[in-house]
Amino acid sequence: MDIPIRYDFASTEKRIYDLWREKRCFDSVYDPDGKPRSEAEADKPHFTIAIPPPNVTGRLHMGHALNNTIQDVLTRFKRMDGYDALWIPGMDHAGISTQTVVRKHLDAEGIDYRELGREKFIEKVWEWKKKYGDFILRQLERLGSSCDWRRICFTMDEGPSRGVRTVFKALYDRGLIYRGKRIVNWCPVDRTALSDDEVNTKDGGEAGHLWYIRYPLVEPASDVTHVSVATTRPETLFGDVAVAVHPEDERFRALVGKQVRLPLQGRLIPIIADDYVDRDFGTGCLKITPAHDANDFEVGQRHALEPINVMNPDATMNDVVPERFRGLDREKARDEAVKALEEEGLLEKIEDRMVPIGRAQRSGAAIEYRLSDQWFVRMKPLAAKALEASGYRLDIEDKTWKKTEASELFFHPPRWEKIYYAWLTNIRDWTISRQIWWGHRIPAWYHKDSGEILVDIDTPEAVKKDPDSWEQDPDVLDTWFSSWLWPMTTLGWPDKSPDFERYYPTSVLSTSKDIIFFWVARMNFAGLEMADKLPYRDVYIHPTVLDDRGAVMSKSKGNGIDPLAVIEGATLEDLKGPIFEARPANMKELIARVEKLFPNGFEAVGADALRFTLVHSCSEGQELRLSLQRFNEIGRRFVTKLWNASRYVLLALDDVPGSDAPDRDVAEPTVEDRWIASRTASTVRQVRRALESYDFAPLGHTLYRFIWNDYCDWYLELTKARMTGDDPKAARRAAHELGVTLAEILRMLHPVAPFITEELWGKLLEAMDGKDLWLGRRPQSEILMLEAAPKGEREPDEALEDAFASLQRLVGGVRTSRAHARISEKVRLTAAVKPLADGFEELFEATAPVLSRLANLGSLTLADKKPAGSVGVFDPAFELYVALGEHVDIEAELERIDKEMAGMQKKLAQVSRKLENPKFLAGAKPEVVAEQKVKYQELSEMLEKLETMKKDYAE
RNA sequence: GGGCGAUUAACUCAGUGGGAGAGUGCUACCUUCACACGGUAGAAGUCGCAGGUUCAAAUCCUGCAUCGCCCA
Repeated sequence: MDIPIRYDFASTEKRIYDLWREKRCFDSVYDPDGKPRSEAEADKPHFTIAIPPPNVTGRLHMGHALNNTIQDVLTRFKRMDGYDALWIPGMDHAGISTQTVVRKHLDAEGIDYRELGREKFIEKVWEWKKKYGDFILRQLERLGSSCDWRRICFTMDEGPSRGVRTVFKALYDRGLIYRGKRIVNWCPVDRTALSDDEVNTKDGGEAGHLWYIRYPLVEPASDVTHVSVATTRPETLFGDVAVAVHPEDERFRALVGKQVRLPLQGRLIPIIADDYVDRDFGTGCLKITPAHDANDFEVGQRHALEPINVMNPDATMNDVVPERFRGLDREKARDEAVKALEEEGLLEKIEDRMVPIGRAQRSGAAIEYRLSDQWFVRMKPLAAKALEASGYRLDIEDKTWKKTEASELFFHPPRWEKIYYAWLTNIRDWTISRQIWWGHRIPAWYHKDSGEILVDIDTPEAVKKDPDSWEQDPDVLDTWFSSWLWPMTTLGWPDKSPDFERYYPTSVLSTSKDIIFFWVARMNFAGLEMADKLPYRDVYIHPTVLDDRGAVMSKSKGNGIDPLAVIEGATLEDLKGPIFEARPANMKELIARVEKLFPNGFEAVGADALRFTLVHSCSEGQELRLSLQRFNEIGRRFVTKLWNASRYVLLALDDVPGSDAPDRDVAEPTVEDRWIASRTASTVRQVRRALESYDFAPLGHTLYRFIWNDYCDWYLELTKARMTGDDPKAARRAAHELGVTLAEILRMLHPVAPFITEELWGKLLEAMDGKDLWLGRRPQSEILMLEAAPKGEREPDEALEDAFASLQRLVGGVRTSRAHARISEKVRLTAAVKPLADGFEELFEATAPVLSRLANLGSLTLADKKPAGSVGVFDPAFELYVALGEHVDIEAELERIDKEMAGMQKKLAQVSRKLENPKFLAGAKPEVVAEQKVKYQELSEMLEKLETMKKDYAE
């Protein structure tokens, strides 16, 4: 067998991915026309995942790598486990984000996108989409994603676009979509409305001020000449329509109904009473600015006060304000207004204060509240359906939702359901119109004269007949208005497609906690409303990827790790790139760190190492800390170990007598053969359990331990004697067991590390076939990806595993004694064993030769008592005597024994305390009491033996 | 203000009621024939703090502290 000493993942991964593609391994059983590729497979249950579509804004980051690895692990496992597995790939047009990125790009070229015009601009965005979409596809392929590429989908494709219009029309007809003049969150940078979920407020607020402003009474009384209003936003006073006080506030009761003169502008406004006012805030008098504050808007409506908008869409002051302030940015206008108030003696005082400031998630700009015509989705009825699907029922008496029945939806980990529930029960209507160009145009047409509104899936006949009188809404829909249909539109909905009939609802959604509201909840709404079914049963929420210091990885911090840098390697310059781009405050420090840690850049580790590291680190917590080193420490080491061990097995198989040998029989399995078979069976069960419960870190740990510790450290070593010995039957038995165990390893590991396992699979089949070593256990498939997963139907032999552990301790005992005496591993020693545990002698006799080899012993025999000149190792199952002769350092040995005895005495004391406690004997489970008694026995015996040995030395 | 999570060895993290674990790092020895991206052995922890429940608490409950995230 020709097998390189180093695994060349770069070329292997490419070749293997092409092989899979060529053999159509990614395709689901049913093609999009609804025909199964074979009758034999037609009855397979389906397992379907719709990929959370990455934004075409940019390339995939480590969070995507994690999420897609998880989806691929699940998909590959289910495919191997007999399911018709379908993982649908796709991308999201990401309205505002993409428009912003492209706009900035044009800005840099000196092109004003508004001058370019809508159509030309959209063309530019499509160019961008092509470029980055292709980049993302390449990244997904490099990860090893087993997506069904025939079904690749983009949210702006014709099908999904028709889906968007279909839902819009349906919800409009059902009264669940309406248009209205409301206060919305307004991003002055992108000049569009935003939904509440796209606005973030920093915990504790941001540093600001509270200005106290005097509003003079039109008819001053002798004791009262003005009211004082406290505000964080003095520049909006031009839009004030009233001053409000609390109706029960004695201080101001007499003033209600009177008028004040609006500072800087002179307009007269009334003092009104409204219980929205918080008496303890500021002065207890509140300026009411309905066009610039959502709460004020409601107050204004209650008092029939017409809102006055004082700003342009870019948050500069409009012509409503006095000339001095017109055209000023709101920040400048604020400074100017404060200055002017001061000049007029109307500014009472200024207090420093932390102010809650909403910021647009995308642009980071402080949100303005703007009164405008927008489209909304009425969310309460939709949320009610989702709550019901989760087993909640509305309690008529106290009007709260209570969980009374089993849910049809399962979050993993389950705690996320609470977050989901909290959002559903505090839901507000969803602003879906966006004043941008990139996205799905709202399918509503307005009559220019009558104002009549027509909503339809396609251009209405009336509009076609008389196009000059009609105008389509210029706005587009929120990106999530198409994403919420994703599990449906990817399967061909709104058509009654074969895909939709077969694969909807999908099986699992794997996503990040950040979009439980944005996306998960809304997909549930759309699924229930339009298809009467939740779009999936399980929702897996993966941890958030953080850098090694615990900060969220982000472009603006320059602390992200590029998955491709891990897979394909990166130069020092590559690694510095993102930091220079971000220019964070601690840039120098970060650069110095990278230079110190990676003076020669980062050496590529390949996709399998990336994937294995991610899975191995993906525990149930909310966070997953990563550093470049982690990929070396975990993934790269593991992949290399697997390669080397497999390489050894494959090369060793070459030397085994084949089926054409004169004596082609096979010896019976030995103790160690039965042991590794049992360990394999245990591992298969643990692996399946971990996958079924979305416990990815335990999955990684189980595989790591089994492959590294059981298979490589012990089993390979244990079989070497037979493999190099002169008994062909024994060699063929060992070779068989090595091969079938490796095959099981490859099957179990394949979903996590698909490339290297596929590569080794081909070589293993060749080697085992060549020597006719499968003995009836030959795999079914030449391609590992299509092989059946281990089912876990074989029972582990726990008694054997326990007994075998005592043999491992025996070998360890020799090695430790040797190390204590500072005797080189090359020196062959003599040892003897006195069996204690039941069945140990038998086990020992069967394995003594292989154990001798592991411990490098010239002789390992049975003995009744400790021979002179030997050190004793005491174990519940045996006594071991290692002959060390003059090598024993008696002083050191006595010291060591004392230390060991001290530890044992401490434990013995703990056990005694329990056994002497009548409450323990009465209260604890019988098996626990028995266990403690055994422990007591063992400890006291070993202490006695150590004491005796000490005396021996003393003599 | 409400909620969620974290706090265990130098670092990163497992461990949900009965003898404190892994990987990395560290120390010593070893280029023996799959692997120095390795092997063998070893040192290393009042399990954040304070109460409580229990025969028994890293594990369950309460409070506090620190850090992170979400919602208002």
